[in-house]
Amino acid sequence: MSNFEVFFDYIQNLSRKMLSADDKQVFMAHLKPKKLLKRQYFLQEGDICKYTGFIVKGAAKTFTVDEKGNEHILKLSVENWWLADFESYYHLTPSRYNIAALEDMEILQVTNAQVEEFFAPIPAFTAMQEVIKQNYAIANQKRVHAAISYTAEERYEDLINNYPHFLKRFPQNMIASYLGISPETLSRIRKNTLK
Amino acid sequence: MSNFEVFFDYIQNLSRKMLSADDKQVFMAHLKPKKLLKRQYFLQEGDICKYTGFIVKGAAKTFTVDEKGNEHILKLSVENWWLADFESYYHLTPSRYNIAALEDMEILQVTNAQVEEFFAPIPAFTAMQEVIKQNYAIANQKRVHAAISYTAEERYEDLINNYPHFLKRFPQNMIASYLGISPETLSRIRKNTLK
DNA sequence: CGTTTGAATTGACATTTATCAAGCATATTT
DNA sequence: AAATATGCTTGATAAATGTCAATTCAAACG
Repeated sequence: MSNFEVFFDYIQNLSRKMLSADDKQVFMAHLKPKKLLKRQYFLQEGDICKYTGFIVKGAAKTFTVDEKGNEHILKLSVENWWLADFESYYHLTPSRYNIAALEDMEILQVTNAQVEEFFAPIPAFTAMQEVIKQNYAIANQKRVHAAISYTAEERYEDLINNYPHFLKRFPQNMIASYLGISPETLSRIRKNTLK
Repeated sequence: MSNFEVFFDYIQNLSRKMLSADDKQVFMAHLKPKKLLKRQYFLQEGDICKYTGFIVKGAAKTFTVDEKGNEHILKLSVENWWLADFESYYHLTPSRYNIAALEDMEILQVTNAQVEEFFAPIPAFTAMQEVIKQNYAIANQKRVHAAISYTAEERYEDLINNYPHFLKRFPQNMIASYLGISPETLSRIRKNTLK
């Protein structure tokens, strides 16, 4: 399956509106296939996120580095998600976050100006956009709830239930950062829950 | 200014599309003015959130109660926001949260079925909906970032900067719950930062 | 094939935050 | 006005989590 076929499938899964052959041409004309190497940056803190990229293959982290040099992973993104800092992308403000590839990646990249001009008129696309905004809002709401209500151990169990594939795919120290705890604490939690 | 005028102002602030006189009639026909007394529940954990309400006056909390009886406040909602659990409202699944009035409230209430049937065709309304989903997603993203990266004290300072009016309006123990810390810890943080 | 690098684990200890209990002030109810 | 509930503060202590350092292990690399 080609990159674009993956994308068309994705969009049809999230939206009831059908994509016409013309619509597909529009996407193929403006979505630019791009490769990112492991460790390559998609976005640097302070820059405006002018591009968004549909992830066909690979994974990335959205993160900050604090004054002590510690990394905090806000988001882990995998196939069939979008690579972007929504805040910067929609508000056109400098981003607080970095985005970097964790594996070699293939994405379909487009600028927000192109989206507005060429994709906005496509009903299936706007419907998809609404769904992803909605789902992202809900996912973050759940994560806020977990953060203010759960212990570190409960948040880890939550992750096991909701994103089990993350555990197989990403090293433990990244999972710890994503959960907002130190790698040592996560290691000890795992040791305890084995029993 | 009448309840509806407040609402029309709100919608025109968030959307470029103009509301016609007919549009306004549609809203007035289906948005039902309702009063909630302080402590009254708008939504109970386990119920499906079939209604949403535009807050004309008053404030509410969205919260859970854990097995120890501790309350965790996920969200504090005030004028010109919507009263609802988005997750339950959009997915039609039982809600994990309770929503209760913190003050006597006036809201404009509507069912999601009515929204779909009568409001969805109004461009200014759908544009507004996109904006609020987007803003809610971004606000929650920021809160997740704060939760995983900041200490309790830093989260409190963050709140002072971003929602100073919350501090005047809500008691300190609710603020603490919203920040995910105990009331005693917040009291001590305030004592220390006075210096 | 050996070397190097990064991740995970473990122990000792420090720090942050929670918990429990008491006292005080203030608001609310009757 | 008295009685009651509620919120805030403070101290003593406990529990959770972080930090630092050392070690092991395995993957990655030349």
